[in-house]
Formats: sequence, C-alpha cells, structure tokens
Amino acid sequence: MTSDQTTEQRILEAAKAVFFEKGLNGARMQEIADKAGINKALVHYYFRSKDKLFSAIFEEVSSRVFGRFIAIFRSQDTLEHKIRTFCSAYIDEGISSPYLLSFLFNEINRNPRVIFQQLKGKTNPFMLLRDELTAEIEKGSIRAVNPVNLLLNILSLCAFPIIAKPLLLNAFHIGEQGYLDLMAERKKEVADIIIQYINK
Amino acid sequence: MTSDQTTEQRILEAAKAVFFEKGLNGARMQEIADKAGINKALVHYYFRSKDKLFSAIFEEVSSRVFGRFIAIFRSQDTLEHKIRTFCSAYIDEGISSPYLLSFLFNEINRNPRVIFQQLKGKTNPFMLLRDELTAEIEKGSIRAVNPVNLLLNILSLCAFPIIAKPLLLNAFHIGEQGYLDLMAERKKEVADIIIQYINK
DNA sequence: GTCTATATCGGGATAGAC
DNA sequence: GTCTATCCCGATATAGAC
Repeated sequence: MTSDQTTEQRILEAAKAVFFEKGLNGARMQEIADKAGINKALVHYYFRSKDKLFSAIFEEVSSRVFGRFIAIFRSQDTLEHKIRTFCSAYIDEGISSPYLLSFLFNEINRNPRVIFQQLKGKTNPFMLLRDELTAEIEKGSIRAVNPVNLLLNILSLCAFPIIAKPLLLNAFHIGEQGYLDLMAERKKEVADIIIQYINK
Repeated sequence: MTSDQTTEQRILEAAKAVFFEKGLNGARMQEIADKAGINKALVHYYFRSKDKLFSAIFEEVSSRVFGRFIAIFRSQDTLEHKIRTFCSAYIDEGISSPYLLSFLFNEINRNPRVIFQQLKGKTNPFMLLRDELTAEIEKGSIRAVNPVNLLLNILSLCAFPIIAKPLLLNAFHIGEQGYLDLMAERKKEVADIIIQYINK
C-alpha cells in the first residue's frame, strides 16, 4: 500500500491478494481496483483482461515458489541436512503466505491444461528434485526407496498442514497461536520422520 | 443418468459433478440443468437458489466423508491395524472420487465461517480421532507423540497426493496408470512410515 | 412438476474526456 | 495515465402458461 510504488506494482499487489483469497472465478476487478486505490478502467488499461492479469500473477508466484525449493536440494550438504532445511523453509514460507499454496493447487486442479501450457518450457523442479534424490540413492547414502514417493512424502507432510489451515483451526479449536506452535513443532518432527524412514 | 431416479436426485447428482469440477463460483446452473436433463427453472423450483443447492451438496458430502473415517478408528483392532486400514481406505476413496477432496478443501478455505457454521452441532470427527489416539498413547501402545501431529501426519500423507493429482500427472509426466501404481505403492508405504514413527 | 419467456443485475470490458 | 460513463453479455432468479 506504500504509494511510492508504480501503479502497475500496486495493481499486481492488490490482484495477488484478491486472487489468493477468492480464486480466479471469485475475484472481482472492482475489488482489485479498490484495493489498489485506483479505478477499474485503469486495471484494464494495464492488463487488458482479467485472464491476462491472472496469468501474470500465476506466472510470478509459481516460478518463485518452484524456484525456492530447488535451491536447497542443489547445495553440497548432506541429504539429511537438505531435508531438514527444506522442511523448515517450506513450513515457514507457508506460515507467512497462508493463501499461496491453496491458491496454486486450486487453480491447477481447476484448469490443469491451461496452467501447464503456461509453465511449458520452464525447468521442471519436480524432475530435478526426483533426480537429486535418485542420485542420493545410487550414492548409497539412503535406503533404496521410490524417489517419487519420497519426494511426495516430504511435500505432503509440509504442504498439507498449510493448505488445511482453516480446517485445523476450526476442527481442533486451536487459535492462531496454537496453529503456530503446532507448525513450529512440525518443522523438526516432519524431518525426523523422513530421516528415520530413509535410514538404512 | 439412469432416469429411474426422482428429479431431485438427478439434480443433486448433476450438481455434485459440476460443483466438484468447477467449484461454487465456477459452476453454472445451466450446466447443472443440462447434465440433469431438465430445465434451468426446475432447478430453482427444487432448491430455490444456487447457494441452497450448494449447501445441500456440501452437507451431504462432508458428513459422508467425515463419517467414513471415524468408523475405522472405533474398532477394537490394534492401532497398527487401524492405521493400515485407514490409509488403504482413504487412498482408495480418493482414487475413486478424485475431485471430492479438492472440492472440500477449496470451499473450506474460501469460506470457513459459512462452512463451519453449517457443520455446527454435528459431531466433530477430528476431536474423536484425536481422543482415540490420545487414549492409545495413555494405554502405552505407542510412543508419546503429539496426537494432533500424529493425526495430521496420517492425513497429510493420505490426502495430499489425492489433492495434488493433476500436479503429479503433469510434473512427473506419469499417466493415469502410473498414478494408480504410485498410489497402490503408497497404501503400504504410508502406513509403514507412520507405524515406524510411533513404535517405541 | 415442467416448460418458455423474461426480468434483473452484476461484472468485464470499452469509449472518450481530461 | 487516469478518470467517468456506458455498453453488453452472461447468469441467477422469477412469472406464468401448460
């Protein structure tokens, strides 16, 4: 909301907030304009259509998210250290941007073809991570598990509690602080589970 | 589509399919009517409004899903057996109704207050499961872990791969069969991970 | 109960002044 | 670049005949 940004940046920021909360179909151009402190017509002036604005957002968000979690697995640390770092970073990220993951998954489910068309040509982080894990297994540093399943386990344990936050808050009657405590505990616990599972 | 159902049943069935695929905001009354083989006005005749139709669907689906997974934990089997049965049943359920979980989580995230208002008064399956696990811990049958986190781990490992199905298909370039194979493998693997983690 | 026709409105998009 | 006014379509919902 600091108004020393360009109008375009203000629109992007506002649009991100609204799309995250309401999704593509639920979002209103009027609400985005209001939040950016400008007129509805101006949003169209900058981004032509709602779909194009959405694509711009999705593009930025997805590449940032996917890019983030590649870096960690590329380091020269031990696999155990990589996994611990990854879990901790992933959960922290999810806490500070609670809507982001829900948004990503929902839009991917809603419209996989369009989304993956847009992602075409970009480097595929999942393939990279799978290959990193495969290499570790060949190196003999861990048990010979299915690397896809291993990656999927890590992602599941980290991502699900972020996506399911509203459910957890309501179903367990825990407040915001209770949720944060739970997540803090999980950073270590999740890594422990994975490590224990892949140890020979 | 068997037309020996009542009109109301046909509408509910059609609406379920459309809401699952498109979500509340994306669904169109016209599409629901078409799929039910009737007229748009007739949908309103039976359910007054789109919101009321949606509530009817959500009500039915959520109570069925939540109800399902309580039963397993109430049996007199060993905890290990309960967990294995649960994982297997949960994943099977997710395979046969791929949209269901995404739908539930998306709508809960979109509108937690309304949803949980609607669920008020119903028995809370999460509290029940948490209490079952707490009892097991006190009985000494497993390590003293945080029961909420334990439950969350089970749910994460089972639910996430269902929700993320379109992502997995595209990101790993596996086909429908590859996905099924992966899930089959996971039924045992997920339970193994949990069992190993809670063993003293 | 089921249909056709229509009212009504919200929201994306554009025209055009400044 | 930014605004106001307006177009126009699509979608929910209702009226009313059968």
